[in-house]
Amino acid sequence: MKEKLISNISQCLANLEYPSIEVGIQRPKSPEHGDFASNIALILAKPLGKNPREIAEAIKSELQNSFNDNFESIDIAGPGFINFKLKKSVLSDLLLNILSQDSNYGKSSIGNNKRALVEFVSANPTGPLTVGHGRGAMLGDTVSNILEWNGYDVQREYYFNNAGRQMRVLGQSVHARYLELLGEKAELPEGGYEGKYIYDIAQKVIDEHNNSLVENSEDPIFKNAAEFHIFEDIKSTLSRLGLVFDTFFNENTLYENGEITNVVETLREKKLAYDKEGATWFAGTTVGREVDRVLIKSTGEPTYRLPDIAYHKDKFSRGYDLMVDVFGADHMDAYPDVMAAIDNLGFDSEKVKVLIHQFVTIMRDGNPVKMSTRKANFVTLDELINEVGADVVRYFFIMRGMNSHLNFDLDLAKDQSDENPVFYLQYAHARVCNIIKRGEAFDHPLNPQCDLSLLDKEIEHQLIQKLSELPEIIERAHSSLEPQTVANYLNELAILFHRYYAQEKVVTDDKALTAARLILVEATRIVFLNGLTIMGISAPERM
RNA sequence: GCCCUCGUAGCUCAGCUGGAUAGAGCAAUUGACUUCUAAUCAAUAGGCCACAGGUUCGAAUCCUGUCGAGGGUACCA
Repeated sequence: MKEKLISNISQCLANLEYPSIEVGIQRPKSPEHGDFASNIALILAKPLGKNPREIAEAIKSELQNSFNDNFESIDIAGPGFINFKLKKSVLSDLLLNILSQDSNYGKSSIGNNKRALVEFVSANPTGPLTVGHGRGAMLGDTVSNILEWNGYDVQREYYFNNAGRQMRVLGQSVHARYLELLGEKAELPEGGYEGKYIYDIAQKVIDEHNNSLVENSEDPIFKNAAEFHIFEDIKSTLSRLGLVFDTFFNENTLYENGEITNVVETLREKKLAYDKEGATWFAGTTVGREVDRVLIKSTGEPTYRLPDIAYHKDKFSRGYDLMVDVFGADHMDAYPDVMAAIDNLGFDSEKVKVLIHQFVTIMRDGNPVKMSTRKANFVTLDELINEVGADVVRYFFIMRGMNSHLNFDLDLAKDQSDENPVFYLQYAHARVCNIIKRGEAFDHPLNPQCDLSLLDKEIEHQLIQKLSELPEIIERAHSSLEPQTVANYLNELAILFHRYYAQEKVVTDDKALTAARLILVEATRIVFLNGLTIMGISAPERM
């Protein structure tokens, strides 16, 4: 609808021999301003050197000459806004369109089957997922859904590293608990993992190997057992949230296939890497970065930047058209070097979109909880799901913009879970379903042939108008990659629907009116269901 | 010190890439269940959009500076 209006106006501009500029259309906040509004006359005022209202008049009469069928009215208001009110018949067509597209309503083909890779969570297997990881997880999954709704072929990938110091300490921690459980004296290594789950893993090692490993503190069995069980745990948490990864990418692959050395050599050839003080450096300053950074430490061990570059190169070699990385704010400093390197290796870093979300502050008893996996004073995602349920967890993390520092009040989330805004949406959906059932029970089957012009209440007009917005919302969510757009939209729709429910009764003795209203309700059901599906939240038919 | 992200109602946050009178939810006050489920609705109250300048027809939104919060600034990830 919006596109149609834009093309109509562009046509008029051409007819009037005005300069062709991008036509902006808004949905006015106030219903008094019609269904759509354009500021086009205000923008043209300067280049044309004319009064904006004069221009608006000219456009208005041109529109009425050529496209009058679509409009109930065209008004000029304020400094020169043009307000459009759509004909009832146009609105009816919108409803029928929703019904015929059903579970596809809102999809766009903008992605054109292009391949997208979304990388997120990517927590190393050193402990259970925390509430802190939850935000990235939900953000990544919902962004993936949004891309799919926009016609992308999406792959969800989890990147991890099971080598290095952290994992070694983890193995040693398991060994220490192993000894302890066997009654031996043992202490956690310096900086060891204190979580209770380490005991669980140690117990599993005992179950399998008895006390045969007492002497051998560096036996890889400890590290491997830890990695295996922790990954199982992580996957089970993710699946409770409805999240399934297509691929797990082990950083080690990049060493095995030689890409790490390959990248360094290529960078050297391009004079972007050099040796100094026993280490290998990335010459960031020659490509506009602030300082040069170390790629390989003097110990011979690479820093995270190097595998990250190789990893992105690997992504490019797999032929994706769009790559989305989801990081926490602590990685803020990591990616610009990586992007600079990627560009200079001959790839187009524009294809990589980095989404940075701010941290979640957990509030317990009114105080912020400092989280550390190693110290084990975290709140796990699993615990949170137990307390409030997967739907609430999902919604909580995507209802806010990723740039806002999210305050998660645990006590509030637990105690007041009944008042969580997600129930507001789900309840609206359940109501919708119930009305349709009610209609069927009283012999009012859905009939798209009915007389939709009977939907003449102001609130019905607003509702239809809102329903027609879904495709725009989904496209906007795609261009901004901001899931909360969808959450906010559904919330607005729920407000309108609940108001409608309170004002007007749908199923009555008036056959014709009931039929028309049922079509409106059915369209509402479709939009709620599709919106909740994008967010990965269940849409119960009863509550 | 420097670099990011932010500062909007008492609290938690929206605000559609610059539009018309800044919006929700909690919390407060007051009404509405013989009803298509009250997990809801209606109403009242609550604001110098941190502060000061600038850009223009028009700024919560863009630019500069100040103050405040969080994060980063390692041969840690």
